[in-house]
Amino acid sequence: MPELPDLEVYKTNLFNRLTSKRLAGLEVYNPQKVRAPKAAMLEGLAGRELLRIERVGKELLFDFGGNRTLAAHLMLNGTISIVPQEAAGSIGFKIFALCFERETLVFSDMGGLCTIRYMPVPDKTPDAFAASFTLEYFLRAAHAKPRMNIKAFLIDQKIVKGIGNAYADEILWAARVSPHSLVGKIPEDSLMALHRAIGSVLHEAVDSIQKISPDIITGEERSFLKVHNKRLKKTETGYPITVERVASKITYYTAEQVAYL
Amino acid sequence: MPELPDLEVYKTNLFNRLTSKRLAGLEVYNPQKVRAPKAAMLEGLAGRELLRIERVGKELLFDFGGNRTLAAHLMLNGTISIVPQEAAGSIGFKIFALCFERETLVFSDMGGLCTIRYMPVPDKTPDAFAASFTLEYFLRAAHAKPRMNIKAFLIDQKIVKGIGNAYADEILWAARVSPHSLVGKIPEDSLMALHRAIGSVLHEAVDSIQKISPDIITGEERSFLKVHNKRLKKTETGYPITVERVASKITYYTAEQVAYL
DNA sequence: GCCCCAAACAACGA
DNA sequence: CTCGTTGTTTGGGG
Repeated sequence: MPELPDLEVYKTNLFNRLTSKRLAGLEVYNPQKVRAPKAAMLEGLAGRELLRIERVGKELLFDFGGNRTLAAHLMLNGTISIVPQEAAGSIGFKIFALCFERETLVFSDMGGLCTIRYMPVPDKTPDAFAASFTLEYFLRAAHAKPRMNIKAFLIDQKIVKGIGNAYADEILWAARVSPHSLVGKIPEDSLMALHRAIGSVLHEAVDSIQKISPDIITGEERSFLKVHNKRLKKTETGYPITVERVASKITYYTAEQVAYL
Repeated sequence: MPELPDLEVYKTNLFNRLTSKRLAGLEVYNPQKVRAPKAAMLEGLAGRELLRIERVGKELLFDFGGNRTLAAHLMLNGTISIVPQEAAGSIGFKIFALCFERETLVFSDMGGLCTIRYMPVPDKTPDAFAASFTLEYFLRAAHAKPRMNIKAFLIDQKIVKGIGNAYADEILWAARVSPHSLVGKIPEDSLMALHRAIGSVLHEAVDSIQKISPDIITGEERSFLKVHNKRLKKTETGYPITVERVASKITYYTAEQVAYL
């Protein structure tokens, strides 16, 4: 559910609450979803302090130094909680917990899809906020996939990491490109507009979330979205919003967006 | 172009004209399409007599004994000719020739798609005329591909060998199954009707071709087809014939055929 | 709404 | 109208 901007805000909020805390222990509730043996993690992490939290795509990376990193992906419904030791029991559908001296960071998920990895191997596909996600990269990637649907392209985590279904719609609307468009048919200036929109839409979303839900560490804040928003009937520019499956995803768009086919 | 029934008739006609002839030599005109070194073929085949001709799927197999077999696939436009030695030069777009003492068997193809293989490795998928193509096999194969389009299924040479675009339409019409149907939605009795139609349509086609074009060794005889026939406006049962792309193939069918979707 | 895999499907060239 | 290969899409399960 959360996409890049939500996770970006979680990241700083979690770090503010957990910075420099030392790890006392950890719990694996769903070994299927935690892709590492508990013993190895304990061995590597116990007694170490949390140095940084990073976000890469839709994962949060908890860095304990010296390549000891835990990666958490919330998938559709994953939830993060910080609770006092004793309260951890009251949380249902737990997947994994990191027990710091005073508080416990719990990952839970009714759907049971949330995953935890230990010492994930980084890969080279750029995050939408990474310096390496340049216009040149984006144009080259587009050139390589001429007949891919543009929405599928934006959401493809092997092309850019971090964009999900909701923000893809926001970006397409901001660039006035129809979600039905084929990548290879989109003129260069619209591709440039899309690349710009990826940056601006996501950064503005981070600002909005910080303003509206300054302490958020789980769930999503989408009240401010301009098209992918079921409470809206029209965009701010007065166009009625169409809701329809495109590229097998629920998609919100308007007639303002030009289809390149 | 030719499908199983045409090839079945070529087989006996070619054999009647070439039986027991001894191979004097061979010519490779298009090495790209003849997937074996000329030297190896000459070495293996020269001086040997043609023992049998078989058909497997859409290939003709020329058997010279002791595993020395040549397989010819005509693809879309391949042509077979038997000409006197001296006349071979007058044939255009030649791919390959087998030179017997008195006459030469020439494979040619304007499109350049026709292929020749030497000592082909047999595989286990049954020919439509093979004893192993049982009802049980057919039902099991259907069960394994529940969401495949039925026309794509019938044409798939990894399921049954020998059925092409035209006869698929004839078979579907004979069984009164719409080409739009999904394999998994077709009731068992219609699957049985299809299996029966495969046998009856193809065997009757062999008879028709033998009657209409008794000496045929190349090209196709399709004047008798009951639906996949552009000279017809209606089937013999009086239904207008629709022509439309289905499963990305030109398809002839009527409203008599029920769609299981 | 997510990601992975497998199967189906479409496009192209030979 | 044929076959293979490659890339893209779709559907199911976790």
